[in-house]
Amino acid sequence: MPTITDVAKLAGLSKTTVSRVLNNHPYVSKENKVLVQKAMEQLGYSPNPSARRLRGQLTCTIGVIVPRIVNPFFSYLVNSIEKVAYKNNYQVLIFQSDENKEKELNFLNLLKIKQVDGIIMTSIENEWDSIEQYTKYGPIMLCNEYVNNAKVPMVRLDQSEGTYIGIKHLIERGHKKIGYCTGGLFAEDGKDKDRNQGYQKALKEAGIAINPNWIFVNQHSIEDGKQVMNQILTLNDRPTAIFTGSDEIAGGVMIEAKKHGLKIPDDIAIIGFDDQPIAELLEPALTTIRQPIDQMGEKAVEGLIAMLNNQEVQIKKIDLPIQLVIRKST
Amino acid sequence: MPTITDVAKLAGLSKTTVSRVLNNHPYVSKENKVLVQKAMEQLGYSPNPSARRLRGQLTCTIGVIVPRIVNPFFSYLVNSIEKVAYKNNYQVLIFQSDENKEKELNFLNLLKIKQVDGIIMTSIENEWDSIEQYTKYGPIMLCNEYVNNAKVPMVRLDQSEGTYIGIKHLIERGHKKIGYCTGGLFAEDGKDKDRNQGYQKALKEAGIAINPNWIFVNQHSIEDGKQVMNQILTLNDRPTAIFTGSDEIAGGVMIEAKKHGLKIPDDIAIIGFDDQPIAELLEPALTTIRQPIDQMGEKAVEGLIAMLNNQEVQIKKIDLPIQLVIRKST
DNA sequence: TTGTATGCGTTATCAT
DNA sequence: ATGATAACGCATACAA
Repeated sequence: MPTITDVAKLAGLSKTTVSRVLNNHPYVSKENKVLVQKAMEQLGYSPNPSARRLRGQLTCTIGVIVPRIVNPFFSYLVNSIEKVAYKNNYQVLIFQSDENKEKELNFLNLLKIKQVDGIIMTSIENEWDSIEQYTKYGPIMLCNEYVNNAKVPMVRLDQSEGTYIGIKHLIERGHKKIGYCTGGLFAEDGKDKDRNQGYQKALKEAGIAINPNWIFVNQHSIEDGKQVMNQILTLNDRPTAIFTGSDEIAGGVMIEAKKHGLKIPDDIAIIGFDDQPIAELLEPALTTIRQPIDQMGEKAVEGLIAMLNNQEVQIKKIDLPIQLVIRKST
Repeated sequence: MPTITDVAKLAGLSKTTVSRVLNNHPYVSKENKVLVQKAMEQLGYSPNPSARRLRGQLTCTIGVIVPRIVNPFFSYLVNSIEKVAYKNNYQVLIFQSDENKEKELNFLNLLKIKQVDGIIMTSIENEWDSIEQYTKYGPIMLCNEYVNNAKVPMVRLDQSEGTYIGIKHLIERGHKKIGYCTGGLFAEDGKDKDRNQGYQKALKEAGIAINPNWIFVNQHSIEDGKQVMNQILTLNDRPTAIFTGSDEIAGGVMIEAKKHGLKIPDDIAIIGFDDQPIAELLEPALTTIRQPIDQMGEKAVEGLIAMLNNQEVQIKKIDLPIQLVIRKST
């Protein structure tokens, strides 16, 4: 591997000049600049990232924290992040928080150790107060997650709107008894609060009261979905439609509903969230809410790189549009 | 961030001694060792990976090359790799080759630049000859992929056996006309050749001849699966069962078959590969072949770390068992 | 506009 | 058994 010294020798100049060219510094004569560039090309030189890192410079590496990569939503997100990063000559370090606070903090710490230039957080486990301190070591970009009092850029989907149009769609189909699954606790604040708001808003507009029996908290997986359906079956007064919050949960609900002879959407309408590949495969095909994941990943990387380049960070919140995909389950 | 110098000062010893403790060198008195360890703990010290890297040492980072992270098979694989790596204090750099030869070579190059300690390749795009040269810069572990003449360790699933038991299962169900999808070209050599062998072996044992009209090459996605089904529908002499090679393809086949009023498994039996979550969600639930993905990722990381630690590399091939999951589609 | 010298944190060499 | 010192490749303060 050629080093900066080799380039300098070949160009007949000093390391400093080469370094200047490398970093687009002013005060390099055009002739020398060309000379250096030629030498670099000839040698197939590329700067050693470790040395740069040690010197306190860029690492050309960004870290991405996801809860679980096996969740298709996040693997699609990582996919687009990796692709955009690659285009910009960045590497992607991947971290699974496993919804574990300590792990998350460990990963954030890499910013401090200068192992990564910046971090994209696609989920947040700790309180923002614990996380904030790390922003002084490098830029943090929130992607998909959303913290009101956070002073960092965030790209996110309008979860509230997504839920709203989903519920509204059910209402338009004539449903008045609408069940609702959330990944959180259906609290004012906390996980999925935006979605909760969308749900409440749609119901309120239609003059429908919330039935607490039809709220299912802490739901995530296919297995959870099955249990939701079983819970519904025990109810005397059952919802005629259910907003599941994820295609996986929807799949679980559907499988169990069919097992007990319920017709979809006649006996119970089901709406998912994410528009994952399975949505189309389910029987009946799942009505769901599509999120522009690729675009979100793209914006996140571009935003982070912008922060890395500009000293002046502009704290921008980007809301991406969300879309209802109507299939056969509603 | 405390450095080795800080630790040395606190312990009242030299940097060298601290470094010795850090790297488990001999010739350090027990008392001093304890002293150093205490100092490290007190300071919350952890060695700077960039400096180590620059010095030509370990980076505590392994690279994983996958074709596409959105393919559930690979996201599950990455999941298990990341988990085991984390346990062993390794970071995971993720690369998507996108089935692109040049990208793959770019990633391999990181081994040369000492950006990663080792690389796990879960797919191979280039000829082995092009890849082999990189092994001199650091260990490469083949995971899921398989190259006969490669002198590197590999962990893989017995694809041939998996296909064999799948086809045999169809034969036992009374099928004699069995279609077959492959991700490659159904050639003697090349992609999916092991699976092809399993197919041929099972057929041969049952005294069934191969019908070239029922071989579908270059199949990968849900969309491909739909097309396969449509192609089958144009045939006068149709297969009564189809081995799809992936649950996604199976899903596509199924969706299209149902659309045309075919009953599964009566009109056509379908068998998948991977046992992805969708397998259970499909209607009817998909008979498929389960691969011990987690175990494979685990072995790959452990193998790589072993290579990193021992100077002497033992070139081991590990074949993991594979399993038939019978559901309702056959 | 260009070059010299220094230091980032670590480990290896050589001495003691 | 321990320590001083050089070197890894790079970017910057300072000098010219």
